[in-house]
Amino acid sequence: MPELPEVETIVRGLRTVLPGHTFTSVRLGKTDFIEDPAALGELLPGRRIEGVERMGKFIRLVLSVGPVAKSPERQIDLIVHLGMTGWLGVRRPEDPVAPHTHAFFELEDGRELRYTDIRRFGQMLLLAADQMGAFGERLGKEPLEISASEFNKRLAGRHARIKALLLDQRVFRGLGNIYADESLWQARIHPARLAARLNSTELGRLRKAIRRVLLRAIEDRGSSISDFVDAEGQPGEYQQRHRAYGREGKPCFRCGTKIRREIVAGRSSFFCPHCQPAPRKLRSIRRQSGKPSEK
DNA sequence: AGCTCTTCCTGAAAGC
DNA sequence: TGCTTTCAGGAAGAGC
Repeated sequence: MPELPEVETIVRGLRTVLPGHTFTSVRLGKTDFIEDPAALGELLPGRRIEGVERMGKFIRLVLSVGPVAKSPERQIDLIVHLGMTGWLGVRRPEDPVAPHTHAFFELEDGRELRYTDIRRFGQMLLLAADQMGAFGERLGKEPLEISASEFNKRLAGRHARIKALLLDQRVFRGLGNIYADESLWQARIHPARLAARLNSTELGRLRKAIRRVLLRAIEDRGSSISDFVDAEGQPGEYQQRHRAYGREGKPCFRCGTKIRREIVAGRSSFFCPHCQPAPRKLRSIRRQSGKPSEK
């Protein structure tokens, strides 16, 4: 599932091949993940790709103004979210078309930008310049750019579980289930801890863990889970470094205790029950209800 | 405010 | 073996 490192990997790949090229036409398959499918064909042809940016898990293609048939003066960007199984990359027309490829954006040099998405949990939309501000404001800060004080401020007084807040794109943009779990393992914080109960040492550890995990994952070109491949079609390597995610029943790399999987914030959460002790309340609730503490 | 449940979708894995 | 059911999950919305 593409999270910040996977999206960054795709973006870096696209950045080497897209800028300077111009859309000539658009062909679409299924369109239920596209906000306004007709607008793509009307507004994209004739526009040049000026840049490729990442906003959290969103990919942003910054496009030129005119000369286009429709709305030449409007600056419009193409925004793509890869959802669970999305992929965006450039291919030649004669290259085999992967199943579930639903959008083809033809370029002036004959190549085409293709969007493939098995489950279609992705999103695609056009954003005019005057809508970008509002769009960005709905997202939290980039976790790689946030200062320690901003980080703490965003979590201070929040009585939600830290895992839920890490996944909430309005708090920080770009983290998903894998990197939330990896960061919490690294910081030795249980996913069900309430953010408001984390002390400043733990908050500091968490921010640094998130940075370390994301930077390392970007170096490794992401985690190849659910068939993730980069814009060139190459898998990432970071899944080999996972310390918590997907390791249920396997020994913790720090202490050897078996990694446990529980649902926290509605998501599968992997953690070490020894290194990441459960919050007190949770432990006592569990005792009262007579749930076995070990599987 | 925050939690849980549901919906979207497909393919892999588990169950029978 | 082969068919059927369950599950996974990013995000948003409903209801509590």
